[in-house]
Amino acid sequence: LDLNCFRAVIFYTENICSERTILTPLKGDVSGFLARPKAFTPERVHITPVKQTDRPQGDPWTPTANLKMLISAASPDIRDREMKKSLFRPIENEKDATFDTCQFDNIDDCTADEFEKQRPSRKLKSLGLLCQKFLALYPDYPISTEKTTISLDEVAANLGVERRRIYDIVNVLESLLLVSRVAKNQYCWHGRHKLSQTLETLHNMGKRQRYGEQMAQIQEKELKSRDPRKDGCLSEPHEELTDDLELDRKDKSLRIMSQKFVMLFLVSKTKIVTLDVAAKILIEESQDASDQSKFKTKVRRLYDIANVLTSLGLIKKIHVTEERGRKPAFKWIGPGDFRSSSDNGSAVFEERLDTGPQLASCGKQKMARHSSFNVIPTTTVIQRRVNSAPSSPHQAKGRCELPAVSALNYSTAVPSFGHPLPKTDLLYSALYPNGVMRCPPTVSTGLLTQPTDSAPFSTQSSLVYFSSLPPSPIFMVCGKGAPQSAYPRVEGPRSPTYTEAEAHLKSGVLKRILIEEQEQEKEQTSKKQKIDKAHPGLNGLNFLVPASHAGSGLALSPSRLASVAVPCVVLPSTALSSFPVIGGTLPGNDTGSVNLKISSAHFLFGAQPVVSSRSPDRPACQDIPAAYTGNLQPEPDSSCGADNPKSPESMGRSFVFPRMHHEVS
DNA sequence: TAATCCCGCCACCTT
DNA sequence: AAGGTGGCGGGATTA
Repeated sequence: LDLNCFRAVIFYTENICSERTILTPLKGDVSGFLARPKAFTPERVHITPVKQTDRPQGDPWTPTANLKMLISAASPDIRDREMKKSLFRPIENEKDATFDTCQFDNIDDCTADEFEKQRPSRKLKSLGLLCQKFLALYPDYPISTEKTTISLDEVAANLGVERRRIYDIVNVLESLLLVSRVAKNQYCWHGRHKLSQTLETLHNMGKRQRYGEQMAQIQEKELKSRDPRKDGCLSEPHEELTDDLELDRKDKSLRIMSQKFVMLFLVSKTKIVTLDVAAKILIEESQDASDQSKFKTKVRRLYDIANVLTSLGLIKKIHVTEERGRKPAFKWIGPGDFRSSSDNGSAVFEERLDTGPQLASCGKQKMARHSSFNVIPTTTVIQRRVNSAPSSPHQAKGRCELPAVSALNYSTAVPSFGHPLPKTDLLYSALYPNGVMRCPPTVSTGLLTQPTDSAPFSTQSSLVYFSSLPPSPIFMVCGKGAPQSAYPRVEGPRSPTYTEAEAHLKSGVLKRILIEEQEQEKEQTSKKQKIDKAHPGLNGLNFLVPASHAGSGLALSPSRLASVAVPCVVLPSTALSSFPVIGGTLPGNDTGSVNLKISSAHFLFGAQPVVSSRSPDRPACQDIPAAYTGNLQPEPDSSCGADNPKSPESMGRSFVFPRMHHEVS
């Protein structure tokens, strides 16, 4: 926080001092932090020789010089936005800075001519180093309310590289949910808050794929037939897998490759993976093996990925000695001893505190949740899509490209806050049939936010609030009153996102998972029906709206809400008076309030603990001392239902909530 | 010579 | 059509 403040001050200072700096945004301009514009103008022998145009002359090289450039390059609104977020900051990677400085000092000592041939070391331009610089721009554990947007253009200019290179980095980071794409040219930085859960999920997925066995087989084969690349890349031992996976060419994506690569490490006993083994496995999955060039290409990509992972401190380069000599390999040095998983996939979460202070105690709840965690999410998204009726344009088509990525959105809840879930209250049983938390993530993902963007945060919060507050009241329950609504899901808008996710799902890794998920889905539906019968008062209860972190994750827009026909709102209970209900600022509304237009809303809110000793199977409505239950609309039930989408104008009342930030109401 | 991987072309996708 | 993405592999650099 302090650092951010500091940065903000710097930014401000620079901003007010740079009125003269009127620069044109230059594509590929390399006057980044590392360059010294003054000394090397057009020739700039250092840095990637991208096609660049002129660089403004005479700007003294200061740590913030390029900040000025970026500021002026940015459009006003971007500028404002970024100002708030303190995105622009100089690279602070000491090691790199030193390194680079040395380089440039050397340059200083030479004439430009001399140095012209002497191109900068390749290392200076390596993806790994670039990635380090990239990572240095953002905090590992950002404050969740502080949503940092990454502009690819800006960061590329910042780092003095072509955007193409940034894609390489971002794609891998995205595969681990460190970032997510929110819009064209725009990513959102999440940091490592969820890295552990992400890895855990990947671990489980890797187990499902039997990557461990595959690796063993390949290694075994290598021992027998000296040439690892020759003997059937279409190995027969994996038939069940291939059958199961319905291999699709989509596997080529760097993101998916990255995830799979990580899986290999996680399931490996030695935590060591050689590139050729990895490449082999990945090729096998795409069924186009036995092709030397394919192999080569695969390995190349793996190098790219490995570089990023190395920069992340997740793996390191090592060498393994085999009969045939030394062989390069990578060893996992990141968090995650996720072993102890049982066969059914429910793993004991053995995570330590190495993923951040929030991840204190997770305990059994997490286990309970975990078993489905790596199974459900993807399908949840898909299912929702299938079920969803609303179809308003989904503004930001945040791509939820990776099944795993979608899945991982679920990972945030408990661990980040470390409070066990109440197992026995009504909502628990309602929302988490089978003891599995499923609803909130879906809700926030599909309803209030962009799927891949803020979902993790909002998801997080809903669960947290629900489970952690000692006298944990139901602070916000929204319902549709529509019996047909997906339970306990909210009807999200159809979005290309889901289509993509679905496509990816079907395309390979998660097919089996999908099937399992669907089965669970049915199971849940029937459970839901039972609950609905027993508790008509809660019929139609769809979701729990996240209350905390609202400022960070929720992007509530009236039109969006309207488009999905959000029918109700739940007010905070007294006990929660100091917590935000729904925070965040509406686009274009910076007044500090959130407007929710409500129509025909079933709602319910309470001020008493909802945790009871009931079993989830016997949910008790009376355990929720709702302060009020009813319908916001004058004509009760007149327009409840998913089939009753309303325009914002026709929506009923408008509630204005005081803006509340993270902790302050 | 093998290992690495920069670099940017270019096809495909989005806007 | 223009711009955004990212697969891909030639060939240069390093080990």
